[in-house]
Amino acid sequence: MARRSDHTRVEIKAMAVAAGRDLIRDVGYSGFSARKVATAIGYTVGTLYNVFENHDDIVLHINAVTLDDLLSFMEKRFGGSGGADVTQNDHQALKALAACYIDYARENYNCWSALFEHNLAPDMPLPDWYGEKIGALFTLIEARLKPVIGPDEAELRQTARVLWASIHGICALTLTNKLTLVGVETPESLTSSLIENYIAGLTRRLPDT
Amino acid sequence: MARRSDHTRVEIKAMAVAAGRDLIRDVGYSGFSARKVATAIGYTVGTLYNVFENHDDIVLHINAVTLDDLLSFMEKRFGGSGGADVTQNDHQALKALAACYIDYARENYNCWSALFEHNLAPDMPLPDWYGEKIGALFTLIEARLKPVIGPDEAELRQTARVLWASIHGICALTLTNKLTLVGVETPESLTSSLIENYIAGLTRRLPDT
DNA sequence: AGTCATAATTAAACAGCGTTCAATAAAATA
DNA sequence: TATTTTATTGAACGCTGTTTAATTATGACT
Repeated sequence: MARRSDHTRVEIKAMAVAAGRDLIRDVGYSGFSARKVATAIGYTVGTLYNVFENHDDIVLHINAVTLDDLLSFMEKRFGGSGGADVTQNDHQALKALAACYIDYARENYNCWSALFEHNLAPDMPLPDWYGEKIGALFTLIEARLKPVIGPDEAELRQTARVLWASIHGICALTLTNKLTLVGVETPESLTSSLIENYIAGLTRRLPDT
Repeated sequence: MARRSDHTRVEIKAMAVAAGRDLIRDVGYSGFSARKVATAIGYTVGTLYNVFENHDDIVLHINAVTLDDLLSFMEKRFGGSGGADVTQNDHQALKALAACYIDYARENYNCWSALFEHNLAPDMPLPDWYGEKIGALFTLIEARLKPVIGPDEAELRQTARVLWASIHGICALTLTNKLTLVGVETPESLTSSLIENYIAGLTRRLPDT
């Protein structure tokens, strides 16, 4: 039955990644399996292992597409030099950025959470091409942070990472119900408090704008 | 071979939880299985399913012990009214609290990360007794936060959650290499920046102490 | 066109997983 | 002692990731 030229290697890879992402979107990461992906694209699991290294490799490529999707989701709102709403002040702009991330996580919960449910073995470092996709997201954050805290590269780097990891922590623990929240607390209100005060602390020696 | 009175139900539960935690500590959550736990305590998997509801139930009870362990780890350093070092100022006290959490995560990486690698189905809420263990941790944070931001209950609640989720986010993304860090950035330096500035923002209308 | 090497694809196998269940053996009750 | 109750087991089911020998289609070479 071998149909060697039905699809090229890269076509199969692309089909598998697309089908795998659909699968995760529908049934979550825990319901994901290589066999289901293979069936979905009309091949068997052996073909998948001919094209991908292993299970981790498949998930990594699927998650990479999610990272791309997240980046374009955020660029759609914040891509221009001004951003979503140039009339708003710095705090509001950053809050909107956080809200955007939270929106994406909610609207694409299964794909977003697969980003973090999947972990390589601690000694296996993330491949460079994957790290670069994360870096691209941070570049967006840093661009938005620059008007607030100035052009210092090292400070931009660090601030973007502190802020974003914090926003992510709030988002992750909130959406997985691990923060024992009451009604009034939402990820948006918590990130608002974070940004309001963290940025105030950062700019405390500057005059209010 | 049934040995009905070798151990009581609760004894088996305790043995399974202890053995399961050892197992996770040694091989990580991904290497954990009910069969291995059963073998470790000299029973078969069927007995485990007689005593626990299902796989989630077992892991939840193991993670609960980890939460207890984490709480006592932090109480050992911060249990008293004063805390680790009463001579230090507020910022340093909170930084020490964050560093304590990071220490625990590093020293008990597999058990700590099982806390977050395991997730119930999104519609299944965490059991109350589990939420209460998380709540006990927040009570500790709130007690440490009270001298810094005052006694307002709602503000304490919210601030503790913002701060802790943020610290956790930094810790989690750092230890899983998802922050594309360079050498100078450590979870400690990132949480320092977070606390320094977030608390400065919170207390910006109060005189410096 | 016919042969041959190459590479794609498959089916089957392996060991392990969570989960269930009938059969068994031991304890508790009568 | 006879009977009921219950703890425990082993085997089964369908699933998983992964590997491998066998098959088959293709491209190249004569």
